[in-house]
Amino acid sequence: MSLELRYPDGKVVEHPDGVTGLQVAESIGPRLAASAVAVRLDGELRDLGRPIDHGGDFEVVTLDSNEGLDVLRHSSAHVLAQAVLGLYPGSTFAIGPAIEDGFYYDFKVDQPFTPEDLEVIEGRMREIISEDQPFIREAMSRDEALRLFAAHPFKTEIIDSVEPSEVTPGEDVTVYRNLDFVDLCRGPHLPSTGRIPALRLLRSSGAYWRGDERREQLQRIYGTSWPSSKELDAYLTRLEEAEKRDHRRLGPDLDLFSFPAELGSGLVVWHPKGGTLRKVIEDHSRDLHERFGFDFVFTPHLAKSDLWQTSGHLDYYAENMYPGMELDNEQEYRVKPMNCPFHVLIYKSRARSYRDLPLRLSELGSVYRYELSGVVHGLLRARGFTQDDSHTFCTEEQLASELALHLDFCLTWLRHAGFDDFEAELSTQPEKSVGEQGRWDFSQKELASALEASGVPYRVAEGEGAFYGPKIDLHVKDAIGRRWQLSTIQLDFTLPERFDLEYAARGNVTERPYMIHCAKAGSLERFMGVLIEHYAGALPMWMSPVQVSIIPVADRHDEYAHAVAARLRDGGIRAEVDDSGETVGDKIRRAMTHKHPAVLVVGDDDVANSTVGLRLYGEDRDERGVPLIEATNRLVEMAKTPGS
RNA sequence: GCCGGAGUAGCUCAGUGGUAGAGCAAUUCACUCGUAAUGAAUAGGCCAGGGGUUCGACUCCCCUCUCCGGCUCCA
Repeated sequence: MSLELRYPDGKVVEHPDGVTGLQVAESIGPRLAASAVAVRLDGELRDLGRPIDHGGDFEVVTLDSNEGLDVLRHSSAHVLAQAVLGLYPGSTFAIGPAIEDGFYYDFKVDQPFTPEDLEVIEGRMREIISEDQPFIREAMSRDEALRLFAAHPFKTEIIDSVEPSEVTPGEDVTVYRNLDFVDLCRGPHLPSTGRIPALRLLRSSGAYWRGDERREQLQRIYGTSWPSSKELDAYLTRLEEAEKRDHRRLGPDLDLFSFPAELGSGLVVWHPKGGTLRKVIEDHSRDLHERFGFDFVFTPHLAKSDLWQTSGHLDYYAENMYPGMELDNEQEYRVKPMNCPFHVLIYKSRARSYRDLPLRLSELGSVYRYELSGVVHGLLRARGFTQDDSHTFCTEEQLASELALHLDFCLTWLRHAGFDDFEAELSTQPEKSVGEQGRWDFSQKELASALEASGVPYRVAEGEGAFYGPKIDLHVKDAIGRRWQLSTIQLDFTLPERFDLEYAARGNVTERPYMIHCAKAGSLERFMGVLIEHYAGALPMWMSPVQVSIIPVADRHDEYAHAVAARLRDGGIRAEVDDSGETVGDKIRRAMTHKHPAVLVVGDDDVANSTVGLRLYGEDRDERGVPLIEATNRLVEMAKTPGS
């Protein structure tokens, strides 16, 4: 008996029946066999050592691929569970999948793990790896599996949910054994534990069983494993790099903002430097809003509870709102978590006709949301923040062009901020939703065409829209490859109904407008947090709080230094003189650690010749004797706002 | 909110029941200097806050606040 395997290059090769994946890989090439972790046969991932029982499309999966890494990490998770169950008698285990860059396993143990525990567990894992225990696959019936895992309730809960196999009776589930350890698992796995080249446990934390906060909280251990110790080290270095650009560290270092404990969690104050950054961002936001045809409105920070009742926020969003303020003989007031109802009321302030539309209302609106204490995270998740919020009201005929305009606006905004790698997500109607079906269908079609026309790659998140409307989220990739969701364009079918918004269409027919929520930056705080991390604090010159710092060599040059600063300020440059009296080297160092984009050093020669010494951030050299006029012109050019 | 960890000078951190420490930053003085740290001196503390145990608490216990890592949440 023989079977035919078709390789990825199209070649068809005959192999004897019962040959293993590893043997096939060896026949293709020893290097391939060495890095092989599994094979794919007709789309199904299988263990290397498992005999091949039918012909078909065949591919060797290696550690170079994401699938290969998953196999490695999943096998690492088994070793983790094996170590923990061995070290902690009476403990039980739940699930342990591969995740991005690593793996985890959830356990129920008497005591939460300490960092010292993790060291011991990792040590035991290394022993298991050096013992090179083979992973052995075994198929069995549900009943057998239930008996095998009788002592492990989380496992039996999973087995209970498995449908009995009709194709291969008696083989409902598979388990993998290595030595005395056995885990319920679909596989595939590495041939043996010795094929885990590099591994590290990272941390432990609490995690709910099945992600449900009403259910038992388990102890999760996170780890990472890689094809080589070099790659493990590179990964750990990457984590350190990410830590270095953490905006919560850079913000105070660069004197941009702080979170005084006296204010409460998630409430930020902007210092002068951060205030300048924020002003620049706000100015640019207003400028672009104006250019894209938006009108400006201003609304208060609180409103009577009735408003939030009408808008539906008290029904659907109350747990994220600060509690009401009671006053004698007055209705309760609530601080706003969103700006929409206010803008809706501006729409409603008079009768509208189709001639008023589209009506684009925008506001840098500060909102307050009661985020759970455990989720507050610097500027990225605060309790008080300002949205560059807008609400556009338009007719059905205008929807397509409005969506195109909003998308263009968001992309322009993000490009100006220095992002050029975008990915969009189109979230469609969820199971539970409100609003006319016709509006859903029409809007989703128009959102998709707007995306198509923009050329931005996108994926459809089926059923992940809000209950009140579909949306587009724009994600950017930052300098170290992390994705951030920033802009959002969101249809709303519920607020126009709740507030009974209307306009007189041609022929004096009453129609309900379409409503588009849009935030280009999202929240300004979060946006600035992302910018700080993206640029690692070295902001582009146009947004840098200090654009040029001027360093007199000795204090007899102070006067000239201030004259240079005045000259630059005339050109619109934010310039600062460091006349602290320190040495030149020290002042240069300070300017660099504060990430000032440009430094001008002025000494005797410069005073005599009206020149400056120019040094730019990130460049290790300096340029001497640049005529002041030339330097000014160059700096003014470099500091120009994008799009200006 | 839940599980765990942490909070000592502006910052980074030592300090395991017996008088509170270092480096950087700050201030003062000297130095007047050409591209990433000149030197010396000085000052700086309710050891997050409150309660308890103890002859005695930064240290042990309880509560609160804040932060960190996750989970959950983000209509």
